[in-house]
Amino acid sequence: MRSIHDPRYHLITAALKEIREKKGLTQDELAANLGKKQSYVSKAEGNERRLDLLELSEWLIGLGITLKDFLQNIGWLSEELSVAVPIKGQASQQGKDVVQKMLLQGKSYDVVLKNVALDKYLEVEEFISNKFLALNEPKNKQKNREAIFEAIEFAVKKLPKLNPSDIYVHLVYRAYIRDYKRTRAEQSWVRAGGEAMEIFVEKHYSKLLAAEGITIKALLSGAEKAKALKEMGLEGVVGDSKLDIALYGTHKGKQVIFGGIHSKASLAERVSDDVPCSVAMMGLGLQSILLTFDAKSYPPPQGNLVTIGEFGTTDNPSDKRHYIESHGSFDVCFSYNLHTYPSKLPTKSGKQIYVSDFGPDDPLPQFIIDGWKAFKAKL
Amino acid sequence: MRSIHDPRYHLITAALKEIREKKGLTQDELAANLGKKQSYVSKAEGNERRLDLLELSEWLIGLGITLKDFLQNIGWLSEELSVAVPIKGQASQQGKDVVQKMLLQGKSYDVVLKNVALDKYLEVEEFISNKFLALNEPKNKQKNREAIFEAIEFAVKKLPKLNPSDIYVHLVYRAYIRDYKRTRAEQSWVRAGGEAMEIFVEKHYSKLLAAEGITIKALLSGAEKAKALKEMGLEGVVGDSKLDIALYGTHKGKQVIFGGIHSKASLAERVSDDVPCSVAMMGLGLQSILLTFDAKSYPPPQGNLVTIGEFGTTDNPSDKRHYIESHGSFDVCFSYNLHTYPSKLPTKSGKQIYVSDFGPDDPLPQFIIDGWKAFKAKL
DNA sequence: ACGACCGGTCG
DNA sequence: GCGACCGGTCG
Repeated sequence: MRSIHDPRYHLITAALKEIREKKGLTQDELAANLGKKQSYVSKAEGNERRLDLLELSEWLIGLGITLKDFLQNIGWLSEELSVAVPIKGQASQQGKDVVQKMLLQGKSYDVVLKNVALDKYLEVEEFISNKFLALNEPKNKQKNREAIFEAIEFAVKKLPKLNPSDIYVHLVYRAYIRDYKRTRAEQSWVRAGGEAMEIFVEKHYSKLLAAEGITIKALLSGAEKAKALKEMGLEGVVGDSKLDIALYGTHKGKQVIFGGIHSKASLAERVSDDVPCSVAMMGLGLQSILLTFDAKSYPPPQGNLVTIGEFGTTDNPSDKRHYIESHGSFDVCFSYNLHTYPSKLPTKSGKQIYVSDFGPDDPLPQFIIDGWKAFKAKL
Repeated sequence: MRSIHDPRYHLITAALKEIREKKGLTQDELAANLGKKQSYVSKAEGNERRLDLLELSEWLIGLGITLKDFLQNIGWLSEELSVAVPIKGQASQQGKDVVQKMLLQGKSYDVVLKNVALDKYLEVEEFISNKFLALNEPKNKQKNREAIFEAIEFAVKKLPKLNPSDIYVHLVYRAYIRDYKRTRAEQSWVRAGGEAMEIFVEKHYSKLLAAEGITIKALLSGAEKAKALKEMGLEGVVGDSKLDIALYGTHKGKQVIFGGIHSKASLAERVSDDVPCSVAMMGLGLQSILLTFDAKSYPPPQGNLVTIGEFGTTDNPSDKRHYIESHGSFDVCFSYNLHTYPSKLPTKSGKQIYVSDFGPDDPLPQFIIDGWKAFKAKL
């Protein structure tokens, strides 16, 4: 059988025609781009004339699309991403949960997203994907961290029962890897994802805390961090260690810093970055909170993509658990990963790990409010 | 002009023929794979018959090679690596230096490697590339960190005048990104590159130090780290902070730990990881050394790939310089980046940054030897 | 401008 | 099983 009659070949020409029409080009205009007659375009699109690779390549230049993108679009070139990414439109309801198919090196893996309705999930998937695809537009003006923040915010709002860590890792991070193309998505994620988390924490709690006279402020710039450290009396004391989010109360009409939040998507060894600053803060009677998505999931073939986190269990604790429960390097840790095991009381240090989502039972705001009350009493 | 007469089209068919011959297939055998007659293969390879895209796709299946690999081979699908990687065979001598062309997103950038002879450079390039390509073999048994260590060792030996930081970044790291394919090269590099550095430090200095009764030992496992921390009396004192390389002296026939080396390819914020452990070590009279390649080079479009490092200048110091010169968080810092500015004496803390290569003038071994002598005197 | 952000890896 | 390794990013 000649290719020209092969339905698979027709997929190619149909795709070419679709792209041309989407770009608003007539056959005449495209032919002019290619330095050919209109009949060449017409015959090729109508499968009266075969295109070889060279002609296809030139055709695509005429259409302003790369060979790679075209081949990927028609599914001839497998995505070579080796980070697991969600396959759009490949989610299904299973009982109360949604099962999302993730693609990793040509293989598909199921990730179970608990307590999610499929229609809401698809709405979130669409919203997030559009946000991230929009970042690729040359005329895009939005900051990456803003787009990621909005993705998290939307997902948390629409899927309040879903594990926040799963939102961060599977819905937002993996979609970013899949859809963001302007620079190296993973390194861009490192840069922007962490800050988006800080912005989310600020925005999510600001209203509730404002009612108690408390201001929560993400410290995004070095200058802001330095200012907050100075206000705490920690300028130069902890090297130039850092604080991610500052907490202010209102006392005699003035804003007084009374604590802060160390925010980490995942801990790894990096949690020790924050320890000196945290210990110094606690030494000055300032509230020092560790907030984390405890976002660790091991990809296949080692793991199964479940966001198991890094704290281990209370019976078999990891080193990171010891930072809270044994060494008491922070006043408290809030993990927004429902797989994290909360502390079994009492702990050696008296400090504990809470596990929460961003719903009405979230103990973080009250912890901050209590902290401010205690701080104010001593002023 | 019909494609069949286009020299660019001939490149395609020539590549197809070359692959067939490399695979040891005859025209007959390939034709059988394709379910065609031998004349089909013969005519297509001889440019008497055009191959369209679908035919090409099937042809490649018959050859057992993916479309993606084929397009990459003929250079139609640019490697989508957006880390700058050296283009093999694209180095040239310019005076005393070698200029290496680096590919980044389809554009070429020159990197100047000072005090290098082209023939030696090409020998190193070949050696390193072969090492890393060998890691891709299914039957490969060598650990990644071992291959990287050998790459560093070979390059340091053959190119003793070249900036060690350039060796690490431009010769080894970028070749790894280019050649290592089994897993995500960058994350694999993170895992294996850092440990390779530790192994190199151990191997490079062990002989010289052994002559003084000093043992230098890379602590590669958690158990080894924990053991060394315990020997120093720092078990549980610094959280579970870490030390990368331990230094032992011989006293009354026993091995006594008297210090250690914190090893970091680049510092970023991560240098603060090591500060608590370092400060605790110094408090116990143990020698605490920071050793770094100060390996930071900003890629285009922001930077120019020069390994400028992160210490800033003595007049315009970065925060990281303060860790040494102001806070004295380490006894000393040795930077193996010739672009690093050494400390201007005296420093506020009395501690200083040395800049060195791994040649005969390297001050590190003597610093360690002096440290052991001082420690032994107090035993 | 130059800083801190984080996760796949593989031992 | 589960830890620490590091560099492109982008504000």
